[in-house]
Amino acid sequence: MEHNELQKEVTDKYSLRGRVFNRIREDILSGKYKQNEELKENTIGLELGVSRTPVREALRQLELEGLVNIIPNKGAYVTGISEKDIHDIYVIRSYLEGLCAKWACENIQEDQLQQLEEIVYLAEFHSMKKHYEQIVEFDNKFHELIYEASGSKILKHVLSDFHHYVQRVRKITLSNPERAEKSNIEHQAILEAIRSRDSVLAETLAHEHIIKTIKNLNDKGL
Amino acid sequence: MEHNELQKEVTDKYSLRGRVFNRIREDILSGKYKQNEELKENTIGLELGVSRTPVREALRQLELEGLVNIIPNKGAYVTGISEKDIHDIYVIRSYLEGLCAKWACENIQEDQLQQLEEIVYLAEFHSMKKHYEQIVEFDNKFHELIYEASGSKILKHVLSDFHHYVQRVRKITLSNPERAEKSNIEHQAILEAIRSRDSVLAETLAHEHIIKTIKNLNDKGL
DNA sequence: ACAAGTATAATTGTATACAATAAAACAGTA
DNA sequence: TACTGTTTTATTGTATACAATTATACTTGT
Repeated sequence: MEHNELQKEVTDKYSLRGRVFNRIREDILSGKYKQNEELKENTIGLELGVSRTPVREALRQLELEGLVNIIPNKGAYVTGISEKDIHDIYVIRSYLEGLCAKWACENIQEDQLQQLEEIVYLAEFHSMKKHYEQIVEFDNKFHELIYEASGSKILKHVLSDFHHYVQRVRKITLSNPERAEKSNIEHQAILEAIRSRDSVLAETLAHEHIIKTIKNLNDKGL
Repeated sequence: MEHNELQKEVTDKYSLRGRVFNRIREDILSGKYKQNEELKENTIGLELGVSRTPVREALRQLELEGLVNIIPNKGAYVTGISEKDIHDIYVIRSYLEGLCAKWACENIQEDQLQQLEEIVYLAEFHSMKKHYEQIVEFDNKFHELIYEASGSKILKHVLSDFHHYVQRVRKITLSNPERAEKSNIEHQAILEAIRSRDSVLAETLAHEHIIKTIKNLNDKGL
């Protein structure tokens, strides 16, 4: 699938630097590294069996992602994500996903519509079967495909970033069977709105889709 | 002023890496490096009298900023900004600046309000005197301060990024005397809305402020 | 025992060396 | 000439060495 290049875009998967980057990010997001923990280049390098160089580069990139805070000549410290940050991201996303759906109405291609349909269909299947891994995966695909269909490199970029950022939380959300089911119904509705090029409706639905996700998060005390 | 740390946040100003980073970014944004131009680590290093290491790190960071595209084992290429990208950024900002103003209503501190007032007042002065450098500077300060006042690290981060990104274009916009004047009047109105904690009005005004900027850009054929 | 100052160690910043990969130049063949 | 395979060169990727800076440990004097 074309849009999977988005994953790669973040950073090269096969270079040492890329692997270190993804690893450290995963470890921060999964909570292995705690807030304010110092990330020493040497230690991480030894742990992963690489030299300091790729570790350094990875840390510098993570700084730009906002996951670590680098104090010159001192070190790299885990910034972490507060609950408020997560909430903020969802609110921001609620606006931007709306805009994205609107733009998608104007730019989406026929084959992309078909891909979306396929995704919704398969997601429905996995939702019934409670295949949680796949549910998250197809949720990813749905959103990333709409980012792509917006025809805006910039919007795609910023939304993808946020999407990754809250990956961890999304796994929790979608492990709620009712929410997964409802989410998919909402996807379907968004798809239909885009297909019929109803940009006002598409924007509203996409916006509300995220708002509902926030509500779901709040209910779970997140 | 407190909020000036935002500038620093991007990357360390005094390390070689930081200086190289800022330099290359400036050169891309100013158009010295053209679209798709290859940025060779050695060449740049020689030019700036530093080794490849800081150059590499700077390039990797610029990749995350979206200004260069790094193809593994090949090189770093200038991404540049298309006119569509600029337009997209302004549209995105129109939403997020609205949200930001809304949040600022709920979180702004008294001293921040006073700083804003000061900024608007001085901007008015420079606007009359046609001090274009300062006009841009105070426009920056106004927006960055509201980002800060939103109380959202995330929103501040993303808006600051965009703000930097379109720096070059903003200089053009604000060199139009009428626009600079109107812009400042709009700032004043936004400030008043925030002061009276009218979040609906603040959001609308901030949103429209950016929309008007877009219109001004379009009129100038950008 | 405590504080200040100094030496020591640990860590980051930068430069350089070497390895791996990709691009270019070149030669030979049809 | 056009094409293909090989050699050479250029460039990036990674590791290591050294310099600069910061943190830690250890005196020494009171």
